[in-house]
Amino acid sequence: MIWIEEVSSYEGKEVEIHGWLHNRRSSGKIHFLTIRDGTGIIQGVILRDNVSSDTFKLADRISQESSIIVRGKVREDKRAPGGYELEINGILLVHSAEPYPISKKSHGIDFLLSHRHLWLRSRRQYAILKVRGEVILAIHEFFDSRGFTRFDAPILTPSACEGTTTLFEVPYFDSKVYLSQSGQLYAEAGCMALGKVYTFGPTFRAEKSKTRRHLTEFWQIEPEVAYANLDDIMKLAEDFVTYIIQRVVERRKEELNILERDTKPLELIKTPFPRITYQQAIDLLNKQNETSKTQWGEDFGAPQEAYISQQFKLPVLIHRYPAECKAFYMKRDPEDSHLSLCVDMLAPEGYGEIIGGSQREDDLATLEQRLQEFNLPKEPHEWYLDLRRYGSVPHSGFGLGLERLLAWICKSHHIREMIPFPRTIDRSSP
RNA sequence: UCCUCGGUAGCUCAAUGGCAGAGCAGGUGGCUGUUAACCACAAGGUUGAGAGUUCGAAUCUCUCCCGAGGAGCCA
Repeated sequence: MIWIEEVSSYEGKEVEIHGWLHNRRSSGKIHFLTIRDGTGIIQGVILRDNVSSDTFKLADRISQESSIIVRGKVREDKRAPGGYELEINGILLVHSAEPYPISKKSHGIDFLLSHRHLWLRSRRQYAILKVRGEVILAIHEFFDSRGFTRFDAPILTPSACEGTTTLFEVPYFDSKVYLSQSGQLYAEAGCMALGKVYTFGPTFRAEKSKTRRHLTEFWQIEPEVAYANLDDIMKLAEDFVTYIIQRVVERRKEELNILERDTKPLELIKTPFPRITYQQAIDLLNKQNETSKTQWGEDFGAPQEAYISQQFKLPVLIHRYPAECKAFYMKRDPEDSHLSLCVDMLAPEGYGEIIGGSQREDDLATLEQRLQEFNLPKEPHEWYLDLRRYGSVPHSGFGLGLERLLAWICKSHHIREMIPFPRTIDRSSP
């Protein structure tokens, strides 16, 4: 038994392939069975004169997505998609599939999402999941090669990190807890113990967002580095993204090709990325649109982000936003206390924000004051304040949204294709 | 939460006030190189639900349900 991805090294040899029937075309005295096994697709050819009449009849009866084991000789043939085909001489029907709901013709998104468990078998979804797997591997290898330790933050948390409106509440014996919306505060505790850590896990936000960029359950990667400042973390972020993109372009050519992703814009990605301040971003926006000026102090919306990112071929880093529109834990710029030492990375090609990060406030008194200003309760944050009581150091980190990064890499129009089972505001099944 | 669009055969859609239709899937038959193969035949309907207007409603009105796109917010 071999995997389809290996066929090229078995030319002329008799092999057995275990898979599913992807498609069938028949022509009286010849049948073409397209077989997939999760590693690739191969066309099988059955000639009436080469097999028993029972096998020939069976081949014409197998329904789409039936599981089959086929035996035959591998042959190079230009007429076959993929360049190789299998001259089948035996078929074992493992399970005869009921009429398959996903047809060869197009489907609406509602139908596809309701059949996500089957939709995953299609060519495009296969390619996306292969790219997702590659990106995940690249992330672990990047951090491992730099001496980071993977640090798992809890998913059930006692309180909001940044606010209470967007949390999923879960009963917890006689009290309640919330699904984590970020592992960051815990990563900060981790970096004080291990120096360099990163979290990698699902996070949850009950935002009532209905856009192509939002999921209620999504995966975040959040590195946190002790003694790092904003510049250090910006450098880390651009090295990180560059490493991932180069890895995918190098190792997942075939999948990007299936996705019809033009890889040229990805091949351009290398450090350093352009860096502009929030103020420079405002100037850029207002130069372009004199009539509806963006006021200083506003956070950028989707159209503004899209405009800025379209001005650059590389991801762009926007740093030092007004403190009033940013989170309580961000350190203020010592040179201008109205600004936060924070950074957002916008992906090119109009994809918008993929990373948000900052230098963290490391002074106890200042942090206590921020909690008050943001109307956050002190008691659940006591452990977090402890980090500033016992050997506080400057430290910084960022969070990357895995699915948003993938949407850009795959140039997908919607983030929901980037995760096996997407969760959105009005869909939590299958 | 707000704005916009939509819901007709298993799927994708057509029919704009006058006989509810096509392609694909599924069924039957044919075809020796197909590439979402093709050809023929048969089958397939509570037009999202309820109410109203009308001689007559898939089509117009109202309410509700469901979905999609966008905004705000965010990764």
